[in-house]
Amino acid sequence: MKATRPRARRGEGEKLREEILAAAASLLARTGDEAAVSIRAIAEAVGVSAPSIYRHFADKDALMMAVCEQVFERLDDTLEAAAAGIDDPLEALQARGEAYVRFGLEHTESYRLLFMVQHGHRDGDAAYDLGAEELAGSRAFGHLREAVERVLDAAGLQGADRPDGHAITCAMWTGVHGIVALRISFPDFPWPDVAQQVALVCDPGLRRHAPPAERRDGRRRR
Amino acid sequence: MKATRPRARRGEGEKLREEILAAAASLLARTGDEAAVSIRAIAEAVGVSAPSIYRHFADKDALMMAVCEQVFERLDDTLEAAAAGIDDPLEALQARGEAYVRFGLEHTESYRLLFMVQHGHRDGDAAYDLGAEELAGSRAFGHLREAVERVLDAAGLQGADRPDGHAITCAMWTGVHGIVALRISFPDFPWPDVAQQVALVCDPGLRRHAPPAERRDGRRRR
DNA sequence: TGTACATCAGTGAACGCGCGTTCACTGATGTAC
DNA sequence: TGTACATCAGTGAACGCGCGTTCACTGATGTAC
Repeated sequence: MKATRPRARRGEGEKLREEILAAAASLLARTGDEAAVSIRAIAEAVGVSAPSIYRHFADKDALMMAVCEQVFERLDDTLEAAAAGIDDPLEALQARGEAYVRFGLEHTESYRLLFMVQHGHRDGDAAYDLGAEELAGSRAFGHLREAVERVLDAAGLQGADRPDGHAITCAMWTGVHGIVALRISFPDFPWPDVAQQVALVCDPGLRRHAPPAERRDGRRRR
Repeated sequence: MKATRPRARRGEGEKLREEILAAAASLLARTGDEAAVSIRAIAEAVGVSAPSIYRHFADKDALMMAVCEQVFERLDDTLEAAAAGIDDPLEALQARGEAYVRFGLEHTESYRLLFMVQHGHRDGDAAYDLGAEELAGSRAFGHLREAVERVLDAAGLQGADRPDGHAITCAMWTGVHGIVALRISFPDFPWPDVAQQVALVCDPGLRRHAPPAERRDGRRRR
């Protein structure tokens, strides 16, 4: 492999690590195919020889795991940005839901890598492992949970009336995931309008518990 | 490859085709890993040499496509059996939903193959292709749609009041898919009760349109 | 100010592997005459 | 009733490929004396 990339100065070896992660993400996006993201392909994209990768990542799984973490953080940032500045808790939750779906559809292959491959079944052979506890304890999941709790608070639900926040948070997640995941798997299927589908997921499951109120449509819908 | 399988008699060559499909399905279930289902592994499981596969399938994609079709039909059979004999349309729909989730969790790798890989993006390279039109026109989807329409009928919704059956059918599908798919990807996550999650998906989205009625719990719940 | 040296950031060549697939073949089985 | 022959169901060996990974190395860069 000819070096198309200038060698880093001493002490700046960590730069390559970032370049590798960026190249992996970009390959994922450009090719839309996880299989195309090989050590060799990444090395070539960076302009470096394949063995150089191993200076920064123990093996391929470690690399992919780092890519996952990066994508996951970007997802969280996106959702927080979408909800920022929206006072009404239910509207904020819906904004999160829509941003989630949009993120998935705009970063198909990253989303697939994050949420559509089996994580953590390291049965002997390898698997990049976005573990259950990392996930449940993640900032993104925590933010979603808080958003749900705020909706329950706003609805004045306390004590025995208050539904299980964790269960509702999970329902939200599986709801939007189903919308994204099937669209990714079957892009040509005659799907109905995204926004409408998201509203079905975010809305009634919670609205059911809230006092009947007029729909707040026509704002922040696209 | 030594032949551990007796050669079929003349005119009975089609038998091998069935054995290949069965072996592929069984490998998928036993290993829980799509990558383990290689032409060579299937051939060995059947007790036949690898090139023999090509007598019955044009290439690996054709084989996997046939496996998909087989799984899809079994899924449809399972859902129909689950709903059979239930008179109340909404209960029947819920029974379908629960059976769907159960099927997915019991046949993880088959389910993943069917619904969690990208179908029909044959961009040059290969892809076993459960196409959108096959899916939308499939018996399974048709059955689900009919079940939804029966619920709308029973609720007496006609004319402008009647919501879009296709959209609701899709919502049902994405709803249960989200539940199954995330559990498959993250088996160790602290998920809430399945039945409760399914009820959230099947119930309120439709119940919203129906006249308020007492919950019909306690039957056919597990 | 000069120089020996440790360290650091990489390289080039090669490894073994399992994969899908192709090719020319073999030998049993049924059929036509 | 016997036999030549076409057909059918397979086989064995080999192909080229790209993969992840390892190994011994190289040569620039900073540092200690």
